[in-house]
Formats: sequence, structure tokens, C-alpha cells
Amino acid sequence: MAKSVLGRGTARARVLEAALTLFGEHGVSGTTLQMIADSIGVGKASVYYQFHSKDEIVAAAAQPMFDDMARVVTIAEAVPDPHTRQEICISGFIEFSVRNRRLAAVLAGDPVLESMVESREDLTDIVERFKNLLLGGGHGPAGRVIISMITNGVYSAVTDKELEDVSDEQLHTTLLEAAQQLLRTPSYFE
Amino acid sequence: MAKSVLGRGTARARVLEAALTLFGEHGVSGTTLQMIADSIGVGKASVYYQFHSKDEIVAAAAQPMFDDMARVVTIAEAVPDPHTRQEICISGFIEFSVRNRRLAAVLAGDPVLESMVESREDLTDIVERFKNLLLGGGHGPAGRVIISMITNGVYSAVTDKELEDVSDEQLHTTLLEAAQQLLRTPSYFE
DNA sequence: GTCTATAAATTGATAGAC
DNA sequence: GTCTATCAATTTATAGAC
Repeated sequence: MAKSVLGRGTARARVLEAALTLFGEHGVSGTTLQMIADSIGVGKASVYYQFHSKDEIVAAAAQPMFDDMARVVTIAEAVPDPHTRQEICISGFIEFSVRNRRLAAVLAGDPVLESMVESREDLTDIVERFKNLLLGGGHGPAGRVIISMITNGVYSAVTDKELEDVSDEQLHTTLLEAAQQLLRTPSYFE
Repeated sequence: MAKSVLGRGTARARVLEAALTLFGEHGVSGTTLQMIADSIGVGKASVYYQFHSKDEIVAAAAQPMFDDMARVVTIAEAVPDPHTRQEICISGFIEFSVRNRRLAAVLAGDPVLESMVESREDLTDIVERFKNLLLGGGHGPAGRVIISMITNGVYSAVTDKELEDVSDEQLHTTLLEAAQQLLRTPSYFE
């Protein structure tokens, strides 16, 4: 009765845990409530006892990543220099992507997640501010391509199944180094 | 009667055209036969007259990209030096990704496409050979991370909606330059 | 918190007329 | 090549018992 709503082992947490894994394997649209229920060994109705709809599960599963993103945005926006802001964003982005590799797999490009962001003001706001910070200042086409390559490259690398054996530390180090190397090349941003 | 089966404007081509757009917007699982039929203004049965199943549409829509990949693999495997092979692969990959930006959006990480590759020997074969060529020789963790970042970064950049206004030429140039810059850094591959 | 049963809508797919 | 009609299966979601 006094159990934490978010604590590990609660029915709610088990649903989110299972959903996250299945979303990563089959995408959100390709995952049914039945699959989630089956994977934790309960009936569909039990899943609906915890969440009133599939969308609610998606939202709850993705929330931690948006929280991380909001934290980074808050920190970065407190800094005046655009270039420093950009650096904070990139390194923060790599950090929370690596910290939550499985969740990143879902967020990285699932159309359902994109729709969710579009339909919710708070998420659109945070994502927009994050993107603006990433761009640093007004860059030309080359700079925008590089930023896209870095962010999407990071997103995809942390979720790459063939890199599951690579440690979080190794991933973090290599990705940050590569990102900084690209950002340090002035020809992209002149 | 003598019309080309693959020519532009045939019913078959219109289905593939519509499917590709919808797959890009909603993912494969998120796209229904009804949506495809509606978007070209016909009934579902008419779509089924051209393709016997949804999987067949997916396969036909994705085929051109695998053909391109097979071409690059054939060319690269004819070269003895692993590093040259790698260069050919990267530049070939960037070229056909840019050439078919909309299709790349579908192939880039849709779980249905991944399942299709796994279930078809010919596709698994070509993708495996491509990946091996990309790796060049046996690289360590850092090198594998960089390769993943490049390939996924390219894939995602060509499909980035915010880069739709960037020309194919600009995209190609910038992506190739960035990829080569990362590949030329020995510390990743020692 | 979980179950069985079921509703209501949608999905992939087929039959047969035009 | 396209249509209407229809099917069986599945999907999201709810009601009510334990």
C-alpha cells in the first residue's frame, strides 16, 4: 500500500520495462498490448489497469529521456556564449543517450514518437529549444548537415545492436571525441 | 497492353510511390493498406490486384536500395586493399543514399525492414558483405563505433526533414567530407 | 491487481461483378 | 483495373467477477 508508484518491481514498472524492450524490437506501431501483456505474463486487462491507453504507455516510457533533455536545455540556456551552449548540448546529449541506450532506440526516429512530440506543446517546446541550442548560432547548410549527422549518428550508434558489447564508457568517449572533431572543423561553419 | 510493368504512371508504380511516402511518414507498421488505397484514390482491392500482400509492397518498395547496395558491394569486393574497399563503400553508400533520400528514410531503422532482411537470404547476404567491407579490416571498439556513427549519421541526415531544403550536391559533399575526416583519424583505428 | 468475457473498430486479404 | 461486399483475425478498450 505504501509502495512507491515508480519503484522497481511494481506492476506499472514491469509494463514500462516490457514495453520499452518490445518498442525497441518492433517499433511502437508494431507492438500490441497483447505482446506487452504476454511478455510479463498477465492479461491485457491488467495492462489497462495501469495505463488507460497505449499512447499513455508510450508517453510514460519516453518521459525520462525528455526529462534529461529538459535538464540539459536549462543548463545550456543559462550560458551566454552560443558556442559553449552548443558544446554543453552535444556532450549532454551524448551522456543521456548513452545512459539510456534502450530508450534511445525507441526515440530515435519512431514515427509515433515524432507524432507525440508534435501533439504535445511541452515536448515540442523542449525539443525546439534543444535543436536551437545545438545549432549554436545561425549556420549554413554544411553546418546543419554536420549537426544532423552528429546527433543522428549518436542516437543510432548507442542503439546499434552490433555495438551492444561496447561499454558505455567506450561509447561515450569515442562519440564525444568524434563529435568535437567535426564541430572543430571551421570549414563546415564559415 | 504493351505498357512497361515498371514504367511511371502504371497502377503498380502509383502504389509504390504512395507507399514509400506513407512508410516514411508513419513507418511500415503504421501504414495500412487502406491508407495507401485512399492516398491514390482507389479501393483496397485494387491495391491487392497489384500486390498479393503488404509484405510484397514493402519488398518491392525497398528493392532499388538493395540493388544499389549490391552494385557497390560487387565493385568494392573486386579491389584487394581493405582500406580502398572501405573508401569505395562509404562513398558509394553516401551516393545512393543521397540519390534516394525518401527511400532511405524507410530503410533507416524500420523494424519491419530489418525483419525482412533477416528472413531473406539474398538480402542478409548482401547486407553482411556490405558491413564487412565497411569495417575495412578487423577494427577495435572505437573504429566500430565510428563506422556506425558514419553510416547511421548519413542515413539519418539524408532523411532529416529539416534538411529537405539542402541540395543533393551539398549533402553529398558535406557528408563525404565528414566521413573521410573521421576515417582518416588513426586513433580510432589503432 | 489480475482474470474472463466481450464490445467495437480496424486490419490484411479474398470473391465476384463490371 | 477497379469496384462493392464480405471474412476471419486482430486490435484497442471496457465491464464486472475474484
